Amino acid sequence: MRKVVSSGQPTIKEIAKKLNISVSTVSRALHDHHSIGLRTKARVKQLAAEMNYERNQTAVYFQQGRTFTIGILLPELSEAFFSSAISGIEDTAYSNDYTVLLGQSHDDEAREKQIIQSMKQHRVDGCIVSIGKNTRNYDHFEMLRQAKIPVVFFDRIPDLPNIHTVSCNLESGTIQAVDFLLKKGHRVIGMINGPEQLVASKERATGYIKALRKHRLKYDPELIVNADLTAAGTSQAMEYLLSLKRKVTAIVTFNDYVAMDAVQYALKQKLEINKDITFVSYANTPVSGYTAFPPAASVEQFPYEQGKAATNMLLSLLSGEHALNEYNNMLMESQLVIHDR
Amino acid sequence: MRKVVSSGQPTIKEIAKKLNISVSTVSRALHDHHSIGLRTKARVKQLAAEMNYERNQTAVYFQQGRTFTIGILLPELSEAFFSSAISGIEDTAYSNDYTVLLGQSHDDEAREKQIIQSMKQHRVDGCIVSIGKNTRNYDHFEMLRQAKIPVVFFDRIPDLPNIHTVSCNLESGTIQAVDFLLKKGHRVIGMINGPEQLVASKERATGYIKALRKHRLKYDPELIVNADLTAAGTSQAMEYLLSLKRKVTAIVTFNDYVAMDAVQYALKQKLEINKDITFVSYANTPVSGYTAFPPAASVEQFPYEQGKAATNMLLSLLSGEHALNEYNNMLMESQLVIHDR
DNA sequence: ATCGTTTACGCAAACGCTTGCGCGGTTAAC
DNA sequence: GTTAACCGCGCAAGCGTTTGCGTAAACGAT
Repeated sequence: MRKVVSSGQPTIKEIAKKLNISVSTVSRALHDHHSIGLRTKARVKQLAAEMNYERNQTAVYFQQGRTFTIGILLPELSEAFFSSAISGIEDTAYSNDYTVLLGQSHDDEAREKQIIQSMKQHRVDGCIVSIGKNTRNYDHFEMLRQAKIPVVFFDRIPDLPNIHTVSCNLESGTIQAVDFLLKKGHRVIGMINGPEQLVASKERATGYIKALRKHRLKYDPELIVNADLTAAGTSQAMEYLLSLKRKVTAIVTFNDYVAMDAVQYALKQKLEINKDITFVSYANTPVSGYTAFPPAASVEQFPYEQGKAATNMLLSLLSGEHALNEYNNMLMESQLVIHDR
Repeated sequence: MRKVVSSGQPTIKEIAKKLNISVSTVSRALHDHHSIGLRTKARVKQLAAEMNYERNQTAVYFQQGRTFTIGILLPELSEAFFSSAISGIEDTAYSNDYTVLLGQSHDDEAREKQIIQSMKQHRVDGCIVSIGKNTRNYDHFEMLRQAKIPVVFFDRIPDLPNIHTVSCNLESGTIQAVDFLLKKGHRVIGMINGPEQLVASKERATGYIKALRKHRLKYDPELIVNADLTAAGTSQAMEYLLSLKRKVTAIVTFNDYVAMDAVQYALKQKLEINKDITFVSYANTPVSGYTAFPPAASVEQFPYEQGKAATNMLLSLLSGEHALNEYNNMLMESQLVIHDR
């Protein structure tokens, strides 16, 4: 037969041979099985330690049909939001003796499908997924469902029925943000929103409107502008907002990057930040605190906690204590963090 | 025998049975083995496709003794530098059909050891590691060596003989940075350096000194100050530097965060950035470009490329085309990126 | 002395896949 | 027409581990 490289690692077989007992006894001894005598257990364990034995997990995985591995698929590993999320995921996975398999889609649907495929082949026990922004077809997730591999979607969740999700309620955060500005006396509040099709944009818009309604103020559609999140787009949006007859004194921006671009534009127009114009944003990056003119407040989305929550949800799914037709949808509250009163 | 959950996934056994041929033929057919007839190949492949067959990788891994998985251990997944590096690692691993197993040490030596242990049990083919800053004992890596699992250290590399490394030469970058400032006419250049024990601090300092020497300028030790990288520490350092008799007109800061803190301090002192005082830094974050006063230039360390290089090195190690006593140490050049002339 | 019970261990199958080798049968070479 | 080469496929071992079941020996109870 083929000579396998064998890697030199000792196996329970060798232990068994040296001790003149059967492999099953060794296996059970190492697992502290009750039907193994204390003496035998001790002898096995000692020899195992001496030989530097280490259980071959690949064999176990194969035999058990489980890998104690969870796959995590994200658009961009290097985006601050996601890397915090990964951190949360890895931490909770680690403390539950799971390991984490990683993949990034770069917002490319084809690559997303391939990664899911690869994870399926790796026989991950479950997946945590944030879909790419261009993904329109969800067949790959349907395959996971058929393979009975549970999936928890988080943050960027697809528009599908019967799925598990963890996401952040941006509406409430937006309401808090607008509330904050209203309390500071602002009456004409602009919003640089993101692309219309994004759920996140919709949530921001409805939050904005609801906040105004709460204060019995009329909502002026002119004050919300959809931008493309690029620096150029933000400049245009700023130009537009500042050109309105009603003098805009505060602006809610889609995220911190947009906020920073907007600040740049405002500075060029010789506006004084937090005086002539006040910004409120959404926290995508911990670095915004370091900028010269951070937003007066920002809506925190707790990526680390989201990752943690998603992982816990997946783990409880894996523990099998859920009915198959039971779907968890967790909505975390976002929270306004005030930097400058 | 125990009824395994079987997961419903079809196996080559079933394919063989349906086609009335042997499993070995099916296996070979799926691998396009030359000794299988074209007709048979076609029939097997078609049925496999119909049945939605998918090869059980855990079985293959187990059988082959390889996992096509590389473990990556980093201090903090959410740090911008590392998350870029991960991105590079994942990208090149992906395009070489490897997958990535993730772990973060949080700079905790015990956890680092456990993760390495876990990766070893997972039978990863190799590891890419950036060690924690508190790690003093390297036994866990010695175990990997004994298990013949190759390791490539990157960025934060331990002081060990006979290891593979990828790191960035900060000295040359620093020389470029100081050159840049000298060419702009600055003659009194301060440096806010990091803690003395860090290799990175030493490299910066020697780069600074060498650059001055190159220009036949005398080196004034007063101008280099070691800080602790906190905002408070940076303020103190700034206060010190600005209090010197010789008027400091430019400062090299340890990283972008320090630079931003330093800028804040300078602004409070009513100094005009890039006029009264110019900053040069090291690029740890892509966000610094968004700040109101980015450094005039920054030393780029190319984390993505470092990740890529480390992965390629590991892959070539895995391909087995290297002598065992041959150790690769790659030193990437850092490069000054000029933002403001 | 008989019986049930517990204790302590071994046997062997099974997980899904790969692969060295063997073996009939066809084809080409001399 | 004999030999050699080759094609196409099956047999079966083996990767390391877990685990249902069988079974001796020991023991207490009746």
